[in-house]
This record gives sequence, C-alpha cells and structure tokens, in this order.
Amino acid sequence: MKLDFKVKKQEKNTQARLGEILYKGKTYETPMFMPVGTQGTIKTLSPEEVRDCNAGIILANTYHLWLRPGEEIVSLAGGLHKFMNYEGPILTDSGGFQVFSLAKPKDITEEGVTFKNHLNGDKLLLTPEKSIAIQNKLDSDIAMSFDECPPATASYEYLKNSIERTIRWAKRGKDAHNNPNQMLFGIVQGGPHEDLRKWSAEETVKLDFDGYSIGGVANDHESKEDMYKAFAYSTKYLPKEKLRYAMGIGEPIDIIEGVIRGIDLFDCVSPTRLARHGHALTQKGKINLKNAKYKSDFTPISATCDCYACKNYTKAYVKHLINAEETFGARLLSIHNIRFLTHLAEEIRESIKEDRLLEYRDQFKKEYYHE
RNA sequence: GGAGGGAUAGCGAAGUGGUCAAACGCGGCAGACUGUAAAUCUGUUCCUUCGGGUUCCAUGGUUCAAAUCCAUGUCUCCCCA
Repeated sequence: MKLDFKVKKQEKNTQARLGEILYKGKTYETPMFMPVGTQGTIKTLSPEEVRDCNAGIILANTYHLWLRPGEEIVSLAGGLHKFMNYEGPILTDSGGFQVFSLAKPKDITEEGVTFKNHLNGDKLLLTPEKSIAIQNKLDSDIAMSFDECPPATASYEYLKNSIERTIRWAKRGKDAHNNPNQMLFGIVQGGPHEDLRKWSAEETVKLDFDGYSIGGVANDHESKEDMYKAFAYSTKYLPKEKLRYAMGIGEPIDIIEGVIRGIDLFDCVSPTRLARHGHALTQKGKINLKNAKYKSDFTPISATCDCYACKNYTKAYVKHLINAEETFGARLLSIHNIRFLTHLAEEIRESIKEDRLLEYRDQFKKEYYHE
C-alpha cells in the first residue's frame, strides 16, 4: 500500500508543519530525519538498531543497487524490504546525486547520463525511464525522479537549462512509473534564485507528484543564506497537503531552518559518516572523540541521551574503539548520531505543537553553536 | 676462539662527500566531511623568543664541506667452532 500523509498542524509563527505518515498500520510523525543506507544498509547497523534509534523512513540508492547486486536480485528477494529486512518505509534516491558526484558535464545529454561504473570501469547509461524502472523493481515506498543535481553555486544560465531538462526528465519518469504501491516525488531545483525555484516548482507541480523534493542544496559550500533561500523559494510554490523533502540536509541548524520554511523530511549521510570518522553530535556541539582530551573521560557521550551507546558506554571507551579501528566504535557512534538527529526532530515536533519553534531554534543555536 | 653485517627522528626504514633538519610508512597531534566511489581525505610531527639553534651510537681525525670517508671504542645481529 502507498503510504499516506496528512498535515496535522500548522505552526503559528513559521511555515513549519506537523504531519503524520500512515504506513502499514503504523504512524510516523513529521518533520522527520531519515538516515541513509546507500547500499541497502545503514553502514555498521542492523535494522533493529536503526529502529531503536526511533528512525522511520530510511534511504537507499538506485545507482548503487543497480550496479550491485542489481535490481533483479533485489526483486527476486521479494523487494528491498525483505532483502534488507527493514519494516519501515524506504525511500530510494534516483541516482540524481550521482549525476553530481560521479558524472562530468559532458556526460549529461537529453537522453540521460553516462556513468563510468566505479566498480569495473564500464560505460553505463542511466535515463529517467531506467531509474524509475529500477526503483519500481526495488519496490521502495518513495521513489525520486531522476534529476540533474547541479552545484548550488552554478551560474543562472546553467541552472535554467538544467531545470528545463530536469522537468522533461520528470515527465518522462512519471510516464514510465509503474508501481501502484510506490509514491513518486518530483524535484525542485534553481539554486538560490526565487524566479528559478518558482518556475521549477510550478512546472513540477503541474505534473502532479505524490510529494516534492528540494534538490541542489548543500553541495557546493554555498552560504547558509542561499541554502535557506532555496528552501523558502521552493516551499512557497508547493502544495501544502503534500510532503516536502530537503535532499541531503543533515546539519542540525539546517534541519531546524528547513522546518521553519515548511519542509517535512530530511536525510543525510553525516551522522553515520561522522561516526565512522570518530565524531559525535551532542547538545553542546560536535565533538571529536579522537582528541586526546577524551582519553580518560569516563562519562557518556551525552548525559541526557537515551541511546544504547550513551546508556552503556563512556567516551574513553568509544575513543579507544575508534583509535583501534574496531567496528563497534563506528557502530556505537552511528547509533548515537542517528539518535541525536531523530531526537532533534522529536524536539522540533514538540516545539511546533506549542508554537515555539523560533524560541527553540534560538536556544538550540546558543547551546550547539555557542552563539 | 674465528669471520662477517649493522647502529639514522617515538618506532620501522631510505639516504653512501655539498642540492640533508634528513624520503617514505606506522604511531602521535589536529582539521575537513550535508540526496555516501568516504572506517576517507588534508595538515602537522627535533628545539625555537621564528632571527636561528642542535642532530644521524660515542670520541678523535681527513676535508672548504661529513649521516655519508678514516681510526678507536661501545652495543647489536649473524655464521663457523
């Protein structure tokens, strides 16, 4: 069954909304943070651990699963849920981000994007139709349109041409879509320019998708100001009753500012990548457990955190595991960092209920960024 | 008892007359990471008041110049007995 979304409350002072996703008899609240499991696993974690972090939707990646093990294998397994044993909703990215991270401008044509298979060097062509067909087979719950993800700081002219093509690709993908249980989202681009975001949003909305993503953000060291403009200028032209998803956003303050501008969903690799690199997110900011000062710090990563790592282990121990390159360290920190962001989302939701999101933001900034 | 090899920064290891404060790796210290080609990448790692100072087992010597050549000593590995 297709998942169902309803807006439950509109915050008084901002564009923030409280929402509810109904999925297989379970309810998930938005705004929500979604951890990323590119290759069909949240790196180092079991599905039970992901669930215990109070995560709802998780991501997987079309490009990577297409190359390995191949969508046919996943389909034979009974779909992505059965294959990876995850019961919650799964969102697949289309491979659009790989257009940004792996392809060169010359590889992008009207037909699609030519990739050099990073596993064996083969030339591969990914098209909007192909991306959707793969996602249909993977049987995720939310599929993304295949878009070009241009750098946030790309020129106005480049963005304009890119948006036109992304809209044509969105139409082709929608026409090819063939999975009644799966939502399909369109993607809004346009950098920080209001006219481009407006145009991109309106043209995409005309195609009538199940939800809308905001793409092309946080990928080229653009200013926060530009990023927040991209949020605001996108949601402003999107239907209120449908899900809005800021792709790749996971810096705590960016999530809060995104919610304030009317966004419901966020995903990011940062909690798990930072974890593997020895960093922990805490109420008082990001800390680097590799630092010598934690050598004999026998307190939890966070005294107030309710995650498995904080309830059972100390900074000194986790530091030791990270230094010794033991996978358990990466696992404990991944659990903690994901829990930090799902907990952030919980606090955001509470603040929306009480119409005090702006106060919450200011207080969070003060503590986390020491501003 | 006899023969041979070796001693270089915290560790391992290059370097065999000037371009050497000395490659590289590990370890140490720090930084970066936003729809994951990322358990990755970057910087730094003798002392310094940033002018410079003191180094390549020790001492003495050769030379304009020595980690590099010579002598002696110390330690060490290894082969034969």
